Amino acid sequence: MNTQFKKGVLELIVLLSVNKKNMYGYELITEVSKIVDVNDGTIYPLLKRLTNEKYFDTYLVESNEGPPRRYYKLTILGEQRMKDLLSVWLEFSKSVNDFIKENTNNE
Amino acid sequence: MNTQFKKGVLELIVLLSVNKKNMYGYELITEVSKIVDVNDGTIYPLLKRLTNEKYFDTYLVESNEGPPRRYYKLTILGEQRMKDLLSVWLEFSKSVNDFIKENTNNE
DNA sequence: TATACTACTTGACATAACAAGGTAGTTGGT
DNA sequence: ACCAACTACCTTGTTATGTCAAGTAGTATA
Repeated sequence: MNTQFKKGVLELIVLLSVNKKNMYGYELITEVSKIVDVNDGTIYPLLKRLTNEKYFDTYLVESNEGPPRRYYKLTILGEQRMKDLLSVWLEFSKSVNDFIKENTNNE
Repeated sequence: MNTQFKKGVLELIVLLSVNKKNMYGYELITEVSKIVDVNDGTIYPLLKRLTNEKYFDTYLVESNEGPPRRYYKLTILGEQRMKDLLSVWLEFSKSVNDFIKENTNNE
């Protein structure tokens, strides 16, 4: 796994996950880990940043398995951010993959 | 264009380009710019790093349109690096794009 | 008591891209 | 002769994001 490739993409994955369903941090970490390796020390600061940037609202829910869970919910702004990031990613990865196709003689 | 998405990918694009054909810096910049926006202040340090890491050999060629051009040529090590990075990228972008498909109701 | 689940913070670190600046050779216009 | 534009190369400081390791703390269950 290449750390550099994740730059920016983790934000997109987190936004998409929370868009599908409100989630709490720990849940998100297991979710994101299915796609790419991540450290919890990466996700929590990211959630904080995204909340500061008004992409998330948060609320607490009591848990009977530990301390209360902080759920994240997309704001309108967050939805917009998600859509923007998504289209930029789609275009970017397509250009790169098209370039790869043109520049490799599939061996 | 999102700067973060480029992290690590520029290296792959540069390796693939030079693999196809030996190139000099300025040429590479126009080549890479066709796919993604780049700054020349990004490419030159990248070429230097890749040369230090033994992925490139270099040689100078006189030009009648300006100062001598420094050409870059892939080493065996560089070819290996290219293949490795390529397969990591392909796998990475596929996981992300699969995840996107599963998490968006194509609107 | 110990373990697992859950939530979060801090600080030192690595990496790569960007912006802005500099140097220098060649060509063509005035 | 001079200057602009284009070619070509390169460096420096700044910024963004992710990593790693360590620590705090609460609840439930075996």
